Amino acid sequence: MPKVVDREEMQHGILDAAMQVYVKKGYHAATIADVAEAAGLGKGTLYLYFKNKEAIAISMVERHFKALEERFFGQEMPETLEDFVDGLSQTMNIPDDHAKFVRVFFEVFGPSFASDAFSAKVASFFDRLGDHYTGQIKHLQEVEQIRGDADAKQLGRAIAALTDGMILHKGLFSIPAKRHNGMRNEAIDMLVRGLVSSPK
Amino acid sequence: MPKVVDREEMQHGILDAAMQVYVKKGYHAATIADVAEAAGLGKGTLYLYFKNKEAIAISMVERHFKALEERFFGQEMPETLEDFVDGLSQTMNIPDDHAKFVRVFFEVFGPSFASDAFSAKVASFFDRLGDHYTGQIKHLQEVEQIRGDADAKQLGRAIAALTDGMILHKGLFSIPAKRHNGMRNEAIDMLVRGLVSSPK
DNA sequence: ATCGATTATGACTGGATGGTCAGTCATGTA
DNA sequence: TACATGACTGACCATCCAGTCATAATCGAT
Repeated sequence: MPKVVDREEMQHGILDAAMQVYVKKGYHAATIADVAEAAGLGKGTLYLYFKNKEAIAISMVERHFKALEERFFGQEMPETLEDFVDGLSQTMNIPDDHAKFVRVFFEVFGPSFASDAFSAKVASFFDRLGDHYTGQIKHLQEVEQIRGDADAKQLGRAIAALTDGMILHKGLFSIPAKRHNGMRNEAIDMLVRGLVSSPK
Repeated sequence: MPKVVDREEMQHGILDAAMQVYVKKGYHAATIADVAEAAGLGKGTLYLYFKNKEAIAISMVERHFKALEERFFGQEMPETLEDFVDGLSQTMNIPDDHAKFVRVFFEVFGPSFASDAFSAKVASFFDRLGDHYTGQIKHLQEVEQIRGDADAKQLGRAIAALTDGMILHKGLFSIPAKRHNGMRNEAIDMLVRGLVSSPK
């Protein structure tokens, strides 16, 4: 019987290579030849594993969001405010390779590329992120760790936006770790006070 | 003497047309011919007003950031917490055309396009936004409108990130106005509580 | 060894597009 | 009316690149 390869592994390897190339040159500027070279493969070979250039980008984003999914939603329900804060802090503190990807992601998410379906998928991710925080907040309200008069739904979304803003700033402007930590601590401190303080 | 035109006005018109085209098709996908058609000009004419395709995008972003500059930094120093909140609220509530531009901007800000100089310029804008809030916070601390133990520098940056997150979510996911208002109010309410509450 | 199915390859092609430029047009002056 | 000058144009060109395909290498079963 013939030669046999692990398709999935091959695809992973290609995505890894593509990632490197895209971070450096950008998705639109990078050519298939660039990616093939980085992957140590012939140009034609890529087409055995991906239908076309677009499919590479889509798979890449999907893989990335799967990782984010685990990072963001994998956490268990916080029982205390402190747990909640830890989770937030961890979420905001994205690893460098994720940070590097931010710019590439946005390039791909631009109107030149993103189909409606793709956009909807991404939007839904952030919706779910909001829901995630909403769930946590509701729970914390139930166990009386935070004030009960907050609109959990909206607050969850606002926290998602805050988290996002922090992550994006880090990714887009390669803010030094030290400064980013400072921002993060101050943001979280402010948030915590906002969550516990009694009504005005 | 020959026909005479107002170069600046012409450039503005071209940028307006380009904006429309880019919002719809994206910068990378749009062709010079598209922009020329939208501007009601011949392809060659564009090159009388802009050196090349890149120059159009750069001018466009510069014009946009000039407008942002006024929107963001034009506000006067808040004397009360309420003034501060009003300013913030106004800043977060970007007009629709600015929101539409967000995606285009990010496409252009991707590694395919953005030179180091361009990136630095954008990064500096957001630095200044942080400084802007820092200045306001320091002032509010002086007039004892908010608690004095916050690290104004980091808090300013955090608020810039929060503001950004809210704006980006609105721009990227075309969040309905109603929901966005809800998020905004809740975010600001949380922020205010965080700014006044006594230390833990 | 041999063979055949699968996997790998890179020269090639068709299409697209940024940019040019030789020629035309429009305007105001003499 | 003739002329001078800048504004405008779009056919054309050179380049680039995604995707194809004829050919070759590779492996495993016999």
